Amino acid sequence: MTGHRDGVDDLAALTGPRSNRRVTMQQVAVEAGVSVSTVSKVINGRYGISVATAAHVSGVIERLGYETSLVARSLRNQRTNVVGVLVADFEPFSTEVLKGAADAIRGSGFELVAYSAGGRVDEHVGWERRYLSRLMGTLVDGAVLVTPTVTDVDSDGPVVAIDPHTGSTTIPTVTAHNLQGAHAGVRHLLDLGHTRIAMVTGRIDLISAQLREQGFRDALAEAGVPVDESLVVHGAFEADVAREAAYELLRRPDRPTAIFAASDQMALAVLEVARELGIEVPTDLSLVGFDNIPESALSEPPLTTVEQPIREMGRTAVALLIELVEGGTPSDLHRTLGTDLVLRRSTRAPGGTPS
Amino acid sequence: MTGHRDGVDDLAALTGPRSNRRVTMQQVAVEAGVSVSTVSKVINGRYGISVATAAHVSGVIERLGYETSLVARSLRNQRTNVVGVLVADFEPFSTEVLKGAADAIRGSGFELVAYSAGGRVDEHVGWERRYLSRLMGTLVDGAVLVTPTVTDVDSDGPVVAIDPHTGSTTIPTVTAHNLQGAHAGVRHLLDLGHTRIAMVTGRIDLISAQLREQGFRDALAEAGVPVDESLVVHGAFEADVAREAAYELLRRPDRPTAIFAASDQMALAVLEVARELGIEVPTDLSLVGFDNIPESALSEPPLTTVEQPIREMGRTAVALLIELVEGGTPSDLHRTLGTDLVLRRSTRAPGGTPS
DNA sequence: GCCTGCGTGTGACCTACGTCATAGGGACGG
DNA sequence: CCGTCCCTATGACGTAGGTCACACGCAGGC
Repeated sequence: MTGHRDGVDDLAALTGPRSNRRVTMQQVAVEAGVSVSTVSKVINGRYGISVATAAHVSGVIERLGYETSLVARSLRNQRTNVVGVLVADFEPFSTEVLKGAADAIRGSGFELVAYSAGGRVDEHVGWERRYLSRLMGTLVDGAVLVTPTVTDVDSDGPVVAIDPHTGSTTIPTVTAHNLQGAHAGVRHLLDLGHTRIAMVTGRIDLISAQLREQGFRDALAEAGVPVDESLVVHGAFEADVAREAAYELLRRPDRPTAIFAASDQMALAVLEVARELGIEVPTDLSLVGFDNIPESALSEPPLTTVEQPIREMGRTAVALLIELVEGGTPSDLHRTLGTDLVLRRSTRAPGGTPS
Repeated sequence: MTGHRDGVDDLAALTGPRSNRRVTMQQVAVEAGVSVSTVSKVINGRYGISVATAAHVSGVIERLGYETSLVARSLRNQRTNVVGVLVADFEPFSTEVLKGAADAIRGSGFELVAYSAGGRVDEHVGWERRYLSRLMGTLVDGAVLVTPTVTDVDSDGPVVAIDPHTGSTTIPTVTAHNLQGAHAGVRHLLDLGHTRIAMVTGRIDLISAQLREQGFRDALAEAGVPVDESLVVHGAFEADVAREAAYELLRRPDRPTAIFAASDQMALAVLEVARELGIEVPTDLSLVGFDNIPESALSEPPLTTVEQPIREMGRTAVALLIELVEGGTPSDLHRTLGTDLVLRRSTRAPGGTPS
């Protein structure tokens, strides 16, 4: 006598006009002749359901092709089980991060979504903030930031920044070991016998750029080579600026025999300029970049560069983020990953063609 | 009686201990001294609110930093106002599509999220289906598919496929004009004076590959040049296979003076093989690709190729999708975008070095 | 031997999550 | 006394999970 009185009405309503609607838990319950709560418990594997009922309900779920509504679940749980990666734009770096993030998300019980600011970052400085406050706690449980300019973010939820170039260290971060990487790259040039080594630096306000420059200076100091300040030029992490810098360096009568660029993008710009000026790489000029973006393997000659484990950084960031979302208190909130020197064909001992 | 339904407690709970929770409409209402419905109406600009109250409520919203919960709204509206782009992996092609999609989403009132299958497409053929049924109607209102193998998708919601290589034409699509593009590429070679033109074709089961081959044949026919079937070889859209094909073509005594490859990736493979065999491009062999992927600008020599407006395709797909989500009935469900011949340095009139 | 009392296992009932639309009510002016 | 504005009350969207009712088995009292 208990439950089934009004079942007929319900059924009518459910199978009624709006037939192509999404299957709901309600419908499963009716079809299986149990209550909604029971279905819920079966789905979530809660205690208190007999094996028989569980099997039966599962069967109906399967048959009806029911999928739980993530929206409703989110509303109920205050948890979406989705984490976001926020990128300034889909360029090679962030793309690689995304791949790593996709690796890490698998089997974690979370979904991954990517948001892009669409390259219009400069228009509004606080774009990350606005994005975050809209998304966080409503569409995602946490976010990984892959943006050139991380201003402080006091968000509603966990946030992890990748290669957060600015100094704000209040939020968890994942970075490559910029200092050590630059050191290794310059050390390689020193080992080849170069002493007149120039550097094209990145954006001075970014910590990563500062560290790469520091690595350059450290390596020279260690080798007892004094730094010629006129050989340290500003490249701003931008191809155009780097081109200017390259012209300046390479047109000097006493031009350097080697150049270390703080990013591959800038190194490739230098390479172009060298070609324009008829300077052969590596015969007349050795060149080392930083990042190991895909393009650097395809240039002529292929670029020797310091590899950032970008994909691994993506993985690490997502892993860290999930830990935070789940309420864990990770021991290290700032993770630094090692770099690798990738030797290709843009470097050689100096003195190939005495100019 | 169960004792939990007294409003006083509720109010206390709201202003109570859990203070760092997300601001809700309820709280705004209390703070502004109005009802929840009023707040809702103000937010959605509904009729029936005096200017004064509207302003007041807006002020409170601003002050409290309230953001509407997209989750709750979605549950209520059966609409998430989010569209997804489903990619097999984040490679150059899909990345470019994503950029276009990001362009198109701006100002549309929708959010864009990207999902990646993480490159593990081959493991399960039906992955798109499963993804779609999970997402559609629960996280997104519609999806753009950027996948090599679109099997039929009978999804719960609108779906647009980009460059759907297979023949299933039941779902809306956005493609480049493969026929015309290939025609232009081959025509370019004919104009230069080539007559022994070979082609490396793509995967024969894919419509795009078929059309590119057809364009090749049409161009030759139009010029009155008979097709030497032994010069049409299978490349499968894969570098390895294309290499084999290139060897076969280029080791013949009567090798062609020009090759048209159905993709840049394959063209670059041909280029490598030519270099290995000591055949100079473009002096001894002209080469035309298809796609204009970033790498093709960096090869030595840079590749002349037929450019697909990938970004534009992304834009178009999202625009079409949104139209569908909003219930519109677009006139053309299949949109074809023009291609552009990008002239670089891999082509030249034949007869450079008489072999 | 029957009934009562208790424990345990099972599933139903009920409410809340935050938003929004519909219907309903009160005040004020004409 | 009626109409026009403004605003409020109510309840659904689909899910989750706490609380509660009920059935059944068993043991011991009468």
